[in-house]
This record gives sequence, structure tokens and C-alpha cells, in this order.
Amino acid sequence: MERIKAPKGTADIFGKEANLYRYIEDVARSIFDIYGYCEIRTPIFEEKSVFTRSVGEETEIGKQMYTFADKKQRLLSLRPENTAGVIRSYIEHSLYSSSKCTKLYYLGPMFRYERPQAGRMRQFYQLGTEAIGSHSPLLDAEVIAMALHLLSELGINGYQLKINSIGCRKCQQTHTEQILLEVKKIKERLCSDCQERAEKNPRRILDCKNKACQEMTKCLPDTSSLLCKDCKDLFSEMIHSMELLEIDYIIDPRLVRGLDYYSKTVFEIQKEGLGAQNTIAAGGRYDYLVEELGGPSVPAVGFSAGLERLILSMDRNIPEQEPDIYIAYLSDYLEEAFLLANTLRKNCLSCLIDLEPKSLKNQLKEASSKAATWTVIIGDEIKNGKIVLKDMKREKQLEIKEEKIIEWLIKRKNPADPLYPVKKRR
RNA sequence: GUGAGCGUAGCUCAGCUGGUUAGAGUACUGGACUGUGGAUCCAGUUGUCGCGGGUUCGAAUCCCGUCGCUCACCCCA
Repeated sequence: MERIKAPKGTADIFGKEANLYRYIEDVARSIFDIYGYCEIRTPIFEEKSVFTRSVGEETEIGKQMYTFADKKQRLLSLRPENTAGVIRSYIEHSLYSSSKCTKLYYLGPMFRYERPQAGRMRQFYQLGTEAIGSHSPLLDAEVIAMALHLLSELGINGYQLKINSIGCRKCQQTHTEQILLEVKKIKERLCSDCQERAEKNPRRILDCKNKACQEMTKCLPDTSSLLCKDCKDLFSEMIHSMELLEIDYIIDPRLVRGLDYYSKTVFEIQKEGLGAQNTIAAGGRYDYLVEELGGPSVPAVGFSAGLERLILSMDRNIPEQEPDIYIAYLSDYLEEAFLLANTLRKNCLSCLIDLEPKSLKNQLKEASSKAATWTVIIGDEIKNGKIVLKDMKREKQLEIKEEKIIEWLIKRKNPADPLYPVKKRR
């Protein structure tokens, strides 16, 4: 029999790792809450067109979608990212009618069919936000500030924030035209990827990683020289508010993002040492997307981050979950132990017990490997109504009356108590 | 889609240029310690050597194929 395995590019997350994911999600929720964002949970799959209309079918992400037909031959796709789904939902429920600026956040799995490697999976987890309904460049700065706030809360440092403006549709069009004009002259000498880009997405030639291409494309106009007056003003306002918030940034006039829907402000947060994937979070404005998906003409700005990459860039260890109590017992007293476990749990004390009787030595060993704070030992003393309570960290033990044990343990659970054992808990 | 490296015990790996019964550490179980954990020592359990074929008297070892994993390119979170 062949061993069944999780599909390529997917992973089972359990143990310490699951705690880490939950930790990040908890931190993210609390940060988003502080900035006034509300959670939205959209379906994991949507009609294919939701994504192809927003991301662009010809983009790499468009090609990497998991698409299938259901029993009624509806063409559906697993979401490769969540901005499109959130906007679809925003339009569907006319969220624009209830508030001027709708702030939403999401957490969950995304799917892209590609070759897995460090920091890149076929099913991966993203968190992100969308603020829909405001043109203010201050909001752009706020979104970036929030993203950085999240990183610092997670203990992630040593990153670089790169920002740029790719302008409105008009700027983008003239920019593309200018690039094509220049590229014509050197097209034959560019790498094959760039030649393809020239056809499909000329502006992306600007961030080709090929050294020879970079050398040749130095002369290409970047975004800074081409913004119209309005876009220029917006960008400098946004930069001004970044300074106000004392955020360090690098303006990268060659930063253009891969998704079709971006406009004006774009940004990336990068950190070295994550394998080949150095972008941990990215985002920007998408002032035309809502309209393109059939909604009113409403501007929006958002960002997203990949949990796998956040984890790679965190060097902090998350405290492990430790039980309060381990119940050890001599096999004669299984029922007493079983009952005690039940009582402790009813009192919100977490406890472990092995319901298959083992030697005391074995149980103590287990208690210490599971890092229980106390071990309760039920032995012959129970006949006199007494129970042994062992402080595992201080290696001391005492006998205590059976009926007092709950009270005693609850009291010791108070962190203010000087006897409260050193125990890390979030 | 392209390229490279690696698949041996639950986990981490050794096993060189083919040679008899496939190893270590760790984990697990028991004992030294008959009701007390992290240390030490002793003993025990664990394998279709990824799968299929070929070369050979003989293959974990060499060759071919295949599957899987990993990393990188591309792209991206």
C-alpha cells in the first residue's frame, strides 16, 4: 500500500507550528481592530471571472489559478488572492451605502498552482486589509503604518519599505507608450522574459532581475518622470504624511507591481534571508477595481502579507502551551484520578491524565516532558483524604487535603501570588 | 514551464571506490531506583534501503526509468 501524502505544495500544520499561525492571526486581529477594520470572510472559491477580471488573465497569477467546473458546469476558481473576492462582496452587498470608507480585513488560505519552494506553497495563508472609499493619501500612509505596526508587534525587524507611485490610468498609459518607444531600439538584446514582457506588460521590464537587462534598461523612463500633476501631488502628500509618522522608506521609481489592478501608490516590504522570496508584505492603491468589477467608481487601498514568509522572518519563539496540572496516580486509584481531572477541568484548570495506568515514574516523566506546572499524585494517602501536590519547577511537594485542592490550585494560579510558578503564557 | 541536489528505523543521519546477518544518535519500552521527572549506565523493539527494471556470482552502493521531497530560475505573499 502506498502511503497517502498531502498534495504537493500543501502542508499539515500542527504542534508548535499551529500555535505560531494562531499567534500571528491573533496579533493581526488585534492590530486591525485598533485601526478600525472589521473582519470579512469570503468564499475560498469564486466564479473564475472574479479573478480574471481583476488580476488579469494573462498575468502569471491568472495562469496559476486552480480552476474547475462544478456539477452544473459553473467555472470556479480557488482564490489566488483575496482582494477581488472582498471587492466582489463589497459590491454585492452594497457596502458603500452604509459608510463612506469601509475597512475590511481577512485571514485565510489562498491557492496558486506553482512549483513550491522556501516561502512559497500551493496552499498558503495570507492576511490582508482593504480600505474602500477614500482618495486620501493619508490613508495610504495609514495602511503602511498599520502593516509596519503589525510587523513590529510580531517582532519582525530589519526589513526595507519600498514605495512608489505608478500613477493613474493616464500616467500608466503614457508611461507604457514611452517604454515601448525606447524598448524597440534594444529589444533584440533583452532577455527572453523581457521580450515577452514587452508584448504583455511592458512596465514590468523595469524590475527585471537580469543584470544585463538592468544595465540596458537604465535609460528607460521610470515612473518618477511621468506622473501627471495630480498624481505627483498625491504622491508627495503621501510621502509627507509618512514623514509625519516618522516612517523610514525608500522611494523606488522602478517598483511596479505584478497585478493589473494597482494604481498610484504601491509598496513592498522586503527582508533578506527568506530564501528567494524576499517580499513579506505588499500592497497599494487600486482606484479602478471596484468599478471594473461592476460597482460604483470608488477608490481603495490595501495590503496583504503571507504567513509562511512572516514566520520565516520572525526569530522570536512563541511560548508553548503548558498544562497547569498533570494527574499521576497508582493504578488502584484510577477512578479517583479520573474524577479529579473532571473537577479540575470544570474549574478551568487544564490538566493531563493518562487513562491507561502506568508506573508513577512513567507518569512523572510524562508530566515533565509536557511541562506541567504541578503534578498531583494520588496514592495511598487518598484513604486519609489527602493528595500529594508536586511543584515541578521547584521540585518540592506537599500533602494537601483532598477537598482543599481546587481552592489551593486556583489561588496559586493568580499571577500576583508569589508562589505563582514562572510560566510563560500569552 | 526550466535547472540542480537528495530519497536508508517515528525523527536526524552514517554506510567510501559493489562482498556475506544494514548501522549510530535520538525517541520509545523495561531494569539498576518494588510510590516520584529532566542525569548516568545496561538491555530490548523498530526497516519492502522511495518504486520498477538492468548490469553482476553478488546491488543500499553502479546504470536507466519513474515517483516523491528540497532548493533555485520564472513569478509572487
